Amino acid sequence: MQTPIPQLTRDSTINLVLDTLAKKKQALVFVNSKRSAEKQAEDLSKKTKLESHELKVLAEQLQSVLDKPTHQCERLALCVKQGVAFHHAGLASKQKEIIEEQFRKGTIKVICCTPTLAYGLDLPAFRSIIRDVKRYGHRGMDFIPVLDYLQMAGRAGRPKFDAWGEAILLADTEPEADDLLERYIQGEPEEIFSKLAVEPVLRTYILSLIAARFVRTRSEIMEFFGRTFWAHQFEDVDKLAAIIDKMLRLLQEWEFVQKAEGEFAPASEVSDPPYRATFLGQRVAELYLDPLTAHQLRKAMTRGAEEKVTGIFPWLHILSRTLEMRPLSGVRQKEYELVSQKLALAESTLLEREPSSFDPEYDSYLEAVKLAMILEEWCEERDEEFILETYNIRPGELRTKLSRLDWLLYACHELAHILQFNDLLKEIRKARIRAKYGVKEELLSLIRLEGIGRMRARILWRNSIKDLGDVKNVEQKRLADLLGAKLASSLKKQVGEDVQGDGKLDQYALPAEKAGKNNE
DNA sequence: GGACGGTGAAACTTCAGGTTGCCTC
DNA sequence: GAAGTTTCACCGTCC
Repeated sequence: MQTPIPQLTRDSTINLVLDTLAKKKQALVFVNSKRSAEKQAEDLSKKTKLESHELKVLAEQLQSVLDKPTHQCERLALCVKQGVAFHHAGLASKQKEIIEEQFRKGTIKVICCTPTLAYGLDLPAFRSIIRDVKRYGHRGMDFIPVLDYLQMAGRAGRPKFDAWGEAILLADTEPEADDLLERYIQGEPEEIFSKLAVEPVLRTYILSLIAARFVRTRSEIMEFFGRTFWAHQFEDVDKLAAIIDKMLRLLQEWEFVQKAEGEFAPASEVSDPPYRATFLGQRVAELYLDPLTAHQLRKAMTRGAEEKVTGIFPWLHILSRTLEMRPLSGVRQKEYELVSQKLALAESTLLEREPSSFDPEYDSYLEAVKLAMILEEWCEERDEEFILETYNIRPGELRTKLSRLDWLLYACHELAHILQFNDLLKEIRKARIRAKYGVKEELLSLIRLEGIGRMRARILWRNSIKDLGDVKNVEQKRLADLLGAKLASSLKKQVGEDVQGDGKLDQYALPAEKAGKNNE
């Protein structure tokens, strides 16, 4: 390094950032956990002395993106007032958006982040400071791959503004510095391995290839995969064939794929009969659902219909058990009691039996109970702060899970339709709306109105306006007192038109206008 | 003497990320 | 495995 960095504090990350600011430049600081990102941002914000009116306004904007700010929002606002932000998957997406935009504009000078910002996002800075090179993995702390380092280092230097950029790796000691130099700067990036070999991916691909009639026979399937990067790496053709055969067997067993045999198959194809997707398999492929998930859901629905399961929790649990919901957040020590209690209470209604506590699956089963609890809390109108405090699930993480839940519920609905579980259809639709808006069942009617979310629906309900009829009958002035004149007039218009239409609304249809309403 | 507050060592807890599907009368 | 947080013992100060 040409000029030494002034050692203004004992924290070398802070020193580097302060030096960057003195140069009128921006910095990204990469750390290995969400908690660290927040802490580092907070420590930095105490030193930057950047407060301005612009930042104050920005901080207020960031703090109020949710119905009710969580302490995460407040913490972010405090940092941003000093020109520093933290950025990780736990932020509300609106907050991430604003931070990225304001960093590009130069209002925010420093972002402390987890590797989120290294991938996909085009957010360069003069300095890319890589504080942590170790990350928690399967075997405790491990060095991050060279590829990850390169991604982070690659954020340094803004092509339009800077002639160069600086990527800085932090080491505490000389030997460590030597090690990092060798490992990352002189080191070769890891080889890239095909992800196709992962069973869920393979299952999904084979089914969609057959459903799209891109391939028909086993030999065509083999030929297709033989040309992939995966096969190129795999080399062992026999083993490859064995894996594909196993997948084909499963897809048949689950009735997503059929072998055309006997009279349907031309003589030439007797030894290599064509496969075709069943109607069900076709739909599973269209939904991009992992066939295993579709199979799990089918089993669960069969059971749910037989046992006349009621309530939303068993469904939330079975959906939390799918691969699509992974990774699950672990059950923390202090949550263990709470989750176990819930499991004991709900066990008899759950659609998948509790494994023995010695079973390796037990942990993930319990984690699914935890996720189902969180989703249920949301559907019971608990706010983000409660969920963050109780389960350590941040708003951004909650949103991700909710959006997957919505997709899975939709998929469930489609499967139930095809498999003629007609009694379930209405329940699934209700669950989908409840999850989407985070409301109890009693608000389903009000939530349909444009301009009405969970907060306003609850206000109406508390004031004895409990369904569309009530909205129609109540005086407009009263509505205006509760929700403002503009919305009151809109509501009156909505119920007026609707009620005139056919006299009764389909209570569980999703209002089209509200589809894009959530401020994600 | 006791309440309070500051300090630091020890014990304890937790740990990155994200794409698919519908639909707008 | 290590950072960050919580707990707790210890000590000094003030009333």
